[in-house]
Amino acid sequence: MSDQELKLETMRHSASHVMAEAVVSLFPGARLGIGPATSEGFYYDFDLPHPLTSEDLPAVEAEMKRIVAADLPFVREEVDRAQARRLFEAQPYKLELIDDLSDESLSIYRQGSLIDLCRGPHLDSTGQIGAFKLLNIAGAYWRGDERRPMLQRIYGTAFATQAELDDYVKKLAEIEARDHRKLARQLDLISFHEEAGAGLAYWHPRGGLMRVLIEDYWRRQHYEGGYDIIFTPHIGRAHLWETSGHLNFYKDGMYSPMDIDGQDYYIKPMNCPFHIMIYKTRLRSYRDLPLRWAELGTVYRYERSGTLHGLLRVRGFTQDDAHIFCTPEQIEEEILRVLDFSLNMLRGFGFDDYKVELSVRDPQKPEKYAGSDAMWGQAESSLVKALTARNLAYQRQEGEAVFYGPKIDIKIMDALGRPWQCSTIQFDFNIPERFDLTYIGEDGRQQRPYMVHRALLGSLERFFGVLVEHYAGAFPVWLSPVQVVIIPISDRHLDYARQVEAELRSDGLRVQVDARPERMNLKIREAQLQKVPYMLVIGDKEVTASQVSVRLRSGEDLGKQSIAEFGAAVRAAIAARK
RNA sequence: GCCAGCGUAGCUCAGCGGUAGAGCAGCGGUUUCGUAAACCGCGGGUCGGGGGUUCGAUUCCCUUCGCUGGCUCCA
Repeated sequence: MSDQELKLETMRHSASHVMAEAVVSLFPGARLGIGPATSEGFYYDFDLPHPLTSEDLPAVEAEMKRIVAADLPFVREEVDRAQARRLFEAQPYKLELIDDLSDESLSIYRQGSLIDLCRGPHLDSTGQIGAFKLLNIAGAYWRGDERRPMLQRIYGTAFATQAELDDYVKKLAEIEARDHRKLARQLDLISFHEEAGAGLAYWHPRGGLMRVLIEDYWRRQHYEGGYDIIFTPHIGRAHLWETSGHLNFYKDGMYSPMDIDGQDYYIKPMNCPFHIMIYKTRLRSYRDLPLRWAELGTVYRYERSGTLHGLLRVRGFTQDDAHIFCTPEQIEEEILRVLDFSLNMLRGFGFDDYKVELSVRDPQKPEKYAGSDAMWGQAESSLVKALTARNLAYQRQEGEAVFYGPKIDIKIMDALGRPWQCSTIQFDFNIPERFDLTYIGEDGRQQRPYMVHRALLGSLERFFGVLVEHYAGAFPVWLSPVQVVIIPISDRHLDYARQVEAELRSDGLRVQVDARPERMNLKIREAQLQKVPYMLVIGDKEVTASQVSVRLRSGEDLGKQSIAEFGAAVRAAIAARK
């Protein structure tokens, strides 16, 4: 952490203490949870007799301003456990924290009327807190545990200067303006329906067209990348899910079974067991491997109602799934290949900035994991080698691997610098074992293949939501549902407009003529709001010159061009995936 | 699932005990117009669903569904 970051974090942490003092003075009897700084600001958790609403925030903020203006010093003291227990005797959550700390001497901070158990550091005094603002309130379980009491959390943020705070507030407004839930409605892409069920997305014609474009690109890339594309059913017998283990370790994510001829069938939450079925249709030789099988597989998972969020968290979604079956000797090359393939795919959609995480097992608890030490060792080293070979910075996360294998997660960074988890490349040491997958090796004996599970876009729904937010709805030309809107100034320009339309259509462009008896200004405005990349204004001058006037959605006026010239420019932009 | 808030016309929102309103959109006209909203008129809502309190509920209470912000979890 840089000095500057530490300073900011310290200030935010101090601000959270000031907020605690303000809340305690406004709501006597408040019990304090914890109040740390976060990457964006700070929060404090309270157990209050009174349920907080956003209407309480101005009063808290005003009280905080008073405390800041009073410039109260933050005073650090060291106390022993007994003293600490006495000081916080009315604060059960603090007592629990004290009991969990092993140190004999504990630090406390005082400022004004507040005493808090806290490691620090803090500012010298409340007056050093810069510009701050309370943002929202939310429920939060004590220590993140849903079996513990639900506390009330107030989120806020603070910056050294008012200008920085203003920028941050502006950024929040920008995030809101890009919200895919709002844009998906405005651009007529996607809807959800209360009467039809929560967390289930409906793709409208324009959204559907974009999805087709995404899928077509995806399929082409996969065939070029050495994958085969398969299709599997949506439901499978209980027996399958018992074998795969899903009925043991993933039951909470699965929907109740349906009865078909006296047998339980489950709708699939994952595609892997189905791909396995295909693998097992014949004896596989080492000569057949690697097999790379991809599927746009639609799965359904139970997600708790409170976690649903537009397209980013739904109950039914299509994964761009694939399973790679290979020999241990092939694994390094396969990992490198899938890593390159992923990054290339993401770049195709305009994502050039990534955050990579390598999740490995907890070395202390080898018994928690499926697969042998040797397999984990080889898997991990092949992942590391691939990352190193491509010079990718990554964060190693000890103990974050799933029980069945280590993995690489790639988070794409959007235009606002927010990370989104989409791609994941996971080893699976569990399923091949459970389904007794084999191939005949060079030695003529049965061997166990390695299996790698990977999704690049993650789910089409989430990826689409991320695309909307990344581009704020102004998609690259190749993805824009309507690429060109032709705007005749008056009815007498319609014939020529139709001619331009036909010509551009024959070039494969998605073109529409706005033939309504409306004014040009209105048509421009609406095309602009629909984020159409090109607007062609056609009046007397254009008809006479056999040209078109090109306006971009940026507002830029490119002036007059010939139809051929314009068509070529658009085709070039499409080819460059701009 | 849990805590808090919110569900009023297609959208954005006002009204909050006496039976519903605006702007935009839609529809019908008039206007044929040079780079982000022409003008006039009309229709449109069992005020999310169910139950209760009340002479009377969009307004108060309960319940249910959905949404929002979080917690938890993940593609």
